[in-house]
Amino acid sequence: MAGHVIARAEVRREGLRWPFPDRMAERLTGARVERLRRRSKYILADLDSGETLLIHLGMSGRMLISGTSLGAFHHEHPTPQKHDHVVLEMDAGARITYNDARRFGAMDLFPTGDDAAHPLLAGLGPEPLGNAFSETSLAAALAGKNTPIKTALLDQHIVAGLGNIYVCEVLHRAGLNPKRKAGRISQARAGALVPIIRDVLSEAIASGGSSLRDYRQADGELGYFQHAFQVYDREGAPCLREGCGGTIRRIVQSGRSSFYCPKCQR
DNA sequence: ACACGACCCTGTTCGC
DNA sequence: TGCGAACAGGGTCGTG
Repeated sequence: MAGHVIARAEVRREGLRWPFPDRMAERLTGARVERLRRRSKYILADLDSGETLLIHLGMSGRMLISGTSLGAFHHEHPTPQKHDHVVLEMDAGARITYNDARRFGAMDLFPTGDDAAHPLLAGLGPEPLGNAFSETSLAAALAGKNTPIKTALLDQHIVAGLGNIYVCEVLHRAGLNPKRKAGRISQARAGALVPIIRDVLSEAIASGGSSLRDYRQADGELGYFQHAFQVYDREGAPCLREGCGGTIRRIVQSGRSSFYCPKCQR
């Protein structure tokens, strides 16, 4: 997309989680994508029209690229699928298809440069791979919190971009019980989370993400970080920590599954 | 200010 | 085989 013009935008329903902005297709048509960015789990495309396109994939959303030399769809487009909601035809022939069965995703347009004023972006915590995320900043954000550390790390206002899988993996690597109150973790242990979070995310990115069911990268390739899971989706299986011998448990916290080893995570 | 549950929606898997 | 319940990668909103 970067550097290319959206030759045609097809918007096939009124919205996803929320209604699309007024005249979205018209506002996208003819615009050149000057830069593609990411903030937390939001994809941001700065357009030469003075607007920024914000995209969130929710749980089941995906954007597939076709009509380029990338992946399996060499020089051709796949047949349209159910739940293809937005299609962007780029000037060089690529097609970007946004598909989202559950429609928990979102798209919006807002004036470029006003990131901090957008309700979905304001108040987000630091990027875990950026300089603003540090041992002192995380320890400060967790201090005094009465919520479980699992819930705190999923909260995008504390650190931006961790999802359920990666929080489970991080807490196992850190030897922290997901039920432990965030405010009752020592400075040292809170600080130790920082390099672990960076490592888990970096490793997952290098592996192309986690393909649990049907997740694919934009070129259609499967991720393979799921083969590196230590706890996620391993209920009843042995803990893989050297010499631990515990059994992975599944509990529900804030409506989400937490997988952990009760023996080595305290 | 904070913490919790309900809710948004569709598809897949699991137990009976 | 059929059917309902449970569950899924996320996040907001209202309530207490």
